[in-house]
Amino acid sequence: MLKERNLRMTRQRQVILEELKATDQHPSADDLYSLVKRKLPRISLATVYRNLEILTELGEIQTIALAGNLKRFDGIPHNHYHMRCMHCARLVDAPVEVIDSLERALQGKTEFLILSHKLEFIGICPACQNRQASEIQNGRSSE
Amino acid sequence: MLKERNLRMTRQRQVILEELKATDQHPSADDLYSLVKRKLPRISLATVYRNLEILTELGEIQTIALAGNLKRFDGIPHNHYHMRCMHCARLVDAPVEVIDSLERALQGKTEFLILSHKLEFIGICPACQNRQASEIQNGRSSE
DNA sequence: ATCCATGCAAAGCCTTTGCACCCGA
DNA sequence: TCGGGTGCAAAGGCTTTGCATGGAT
Repeated sequence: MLKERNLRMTRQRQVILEELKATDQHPSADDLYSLVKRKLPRISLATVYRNLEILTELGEIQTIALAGNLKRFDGIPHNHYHMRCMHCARLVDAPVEVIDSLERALQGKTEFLILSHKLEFIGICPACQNRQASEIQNGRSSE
Repeated sequence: MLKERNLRMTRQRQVILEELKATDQHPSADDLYSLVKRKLPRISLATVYRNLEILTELGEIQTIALAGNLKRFDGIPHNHYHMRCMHCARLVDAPVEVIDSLERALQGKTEFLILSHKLEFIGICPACQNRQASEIQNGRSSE
């Protein structure tokens, strides 16, 4: 897989991939930089970015660029859906299967050739729900 | 609507809103800056950004920040889906209704309180399909 | 008259790139 | 050895912010 493209498995590339596969936290490039730096203190952020791009091209990982500003990265390379907390921006996998029939709904209705789709649910995570609830209890209407 | 929030309807705000409502092209902030500048040559890009944010908060428009890098803006404030061309990044409205049942699929499966969802189809627009076809005809396998 | 909004420029944030050195195959 | 990969720093693209002035109500 690396060979075909004349790519090498460097220590940096390996650790980045391992860290990303080992978490379900969908870290940003900078988060990952911090994680990897614990094992490779001299790695640079540019290397993290370069490898995230290459690994995405190889299909080893997935780059997520939905509603948030920062890109997030996902060690699971196949399509799946996410849920994002509108308060704290936490991103987690959605516990539902991918619905291929969504793409069929467009058949015959568009000249576009549809190849895939991305679905993101927006809501409030458990922690932020609790925070809201206790704030209301304490008389603070919001904030 | 503006009054409640102590906001004023300036000429800039008005023209930005009009231009965005008048197009279905989902312009970026910079696209919109060019459009608006034809009517208000002295407007600044910062004003465009500030107003796009305010108009989004007011629910007059919609900010789209899915798979692409740049944000795009949409004069239609209610939820609807988009199709994005993976080659030229063109963004168009998808000719399907919003499927509320998608959110129900998560009921009982997550602690998240789901409030909305965003769905984006990825594919190849008619123009890029034609371009690809004629390139193959001309012997160029790609690019 | 008040104070929100603007224009301008500078700063910010995330990401990419140029370059010389390094190291995996 | 060879050419892809790295670290560093600088540049880049998009967006936000500080500040003095302008203008809507």
